[in-house]
Amino acid sequence: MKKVRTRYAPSPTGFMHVGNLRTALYEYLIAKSQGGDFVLRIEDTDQERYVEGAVDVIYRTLKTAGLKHDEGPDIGGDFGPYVQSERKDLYLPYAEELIKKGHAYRCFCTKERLDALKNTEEFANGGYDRHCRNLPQEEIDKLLAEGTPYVIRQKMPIDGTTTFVDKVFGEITAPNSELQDQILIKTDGYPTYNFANVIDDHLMGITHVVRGNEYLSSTPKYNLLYEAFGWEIPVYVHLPLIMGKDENGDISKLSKRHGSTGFDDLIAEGYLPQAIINYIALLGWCPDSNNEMFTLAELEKEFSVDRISKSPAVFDYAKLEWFNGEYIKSMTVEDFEKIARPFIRQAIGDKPLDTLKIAQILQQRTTKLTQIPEVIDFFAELPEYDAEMFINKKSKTNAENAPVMLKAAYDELKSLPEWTNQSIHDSLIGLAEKLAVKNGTVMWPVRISAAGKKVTPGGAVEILDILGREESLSRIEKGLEKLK
RNA sequence: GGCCCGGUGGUCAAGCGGUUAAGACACCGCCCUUUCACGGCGGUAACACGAGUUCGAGUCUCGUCCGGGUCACCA
Repeated sequence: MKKVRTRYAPSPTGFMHVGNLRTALYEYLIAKSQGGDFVLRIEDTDQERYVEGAVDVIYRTLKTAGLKHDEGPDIGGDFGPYVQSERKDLYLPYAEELIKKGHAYRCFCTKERLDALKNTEEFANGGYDRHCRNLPQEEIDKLLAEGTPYVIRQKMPIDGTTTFVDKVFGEITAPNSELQDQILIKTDGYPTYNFANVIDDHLMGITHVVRGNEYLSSTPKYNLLYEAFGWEIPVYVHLPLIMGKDENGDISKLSKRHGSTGFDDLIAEGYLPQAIINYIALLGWCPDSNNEMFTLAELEKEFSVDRISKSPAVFDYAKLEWFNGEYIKSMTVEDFEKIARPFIRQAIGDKPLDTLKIAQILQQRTTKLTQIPEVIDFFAELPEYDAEMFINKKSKTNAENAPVMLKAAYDELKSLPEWTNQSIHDSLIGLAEKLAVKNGTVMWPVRISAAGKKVTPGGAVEILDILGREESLSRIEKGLEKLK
């Protein structure tokens, strides 16, 4: 069997949408799951949409996501160049071959004529009126001699149907009357996407054309092109679209108004690349097993085209966040501290606090890195808080016992010979035992005075430990003041 | 509007003619507990509708409805 070759062919827009990334992922997985090659090709035939630095965004995203390509503009390969603008001169001869074979023709229609056409009824029904499709040869020669600009159009069959087979959607038949004489080569000499794509896929030996479902209805045009050339038709794999849900509950193709949709945006929001990959792998595909946690390497083993779903999937940030939390929890504290540090520092500035200890209390309860600063802001500065906070039913603290507990804890802590998590813990637990109250009754007032907020990562002991003796005692004193 | 595709809980989804219709996220409750979380246990919740085929239909066929995609010198 022929070696599987897939390609990711983005156009450099400077923005990597998660939908595109998911397409790239599946292309990568289809190749890798069958020992094939994954090729990167840049489709920049639209000169008007050129964006500086956009190609770097693609490289960087692929790299961060772990999708290593086997061939591409940056690493070369046997089928280069891998940038379409560098292949420009290669397309015209193919278009001319099509003209000779009677599958294409030159169209000299001006933009003005076409624009005017748009307002007619005919355009509404059938698009381009095929005005140049049957021009007499003399006229063509004359226009050519005059140097009239032209495009090359594909000559579509007028009637009949075209049938193709898609790996996930099955056999699809569409009437040829729907097909327009689409442009293959533009006035500027560049090929259109539809043409370049077919030529390059063929020349690069691509065996599986994997792309979003939005291309499903233009696939007959591709097929006709392959047939006109007499080339082997690749395996088509169309992917269900990723949708977004807005505040009204309306569903449409995932876009910015649904939240962050760019890979970079998601990363900036505090999501881990592995979590993103894991999550989007499951949007439109599911494994044989009930397992949900997958590393890229595991996906490469398990992925199979026949388990790709047909129906569109709504992107769910809540589930992504759950995955993120799972990945965070599975890290070593040291690794977590590394990625969390910038966010921790954002809250505590350069205060000499132990970021590893902070990371430790954060790790089990963090699902998104960006939520870190606000939950630990009290380390930097004790917030204003109300004495009411000392009262907590579950911990059995009230206006009477809170000051008593806090004072007792204060005295106990003040006399501690050493300030460690262990010693603080033992003294406070010991105190609760001595006073014959539940642990929470002692811990609650202590934690409130230390943090000034009801909800904190870590308990009283951890917070005191991180704060240090001096700051801790001073904060407890303030708490005692409040309770007077 | 034409054409194409899709339709299992709020979301992702398993299911391939016979199941008490899995599982995960979210949500709710209980337990654990030094708050919140984590963790453990439990719960609410779905085959769009209507015909047909069949002994039997979420699974097959058709129609309806709903949703999406596509109709560029963009990709």
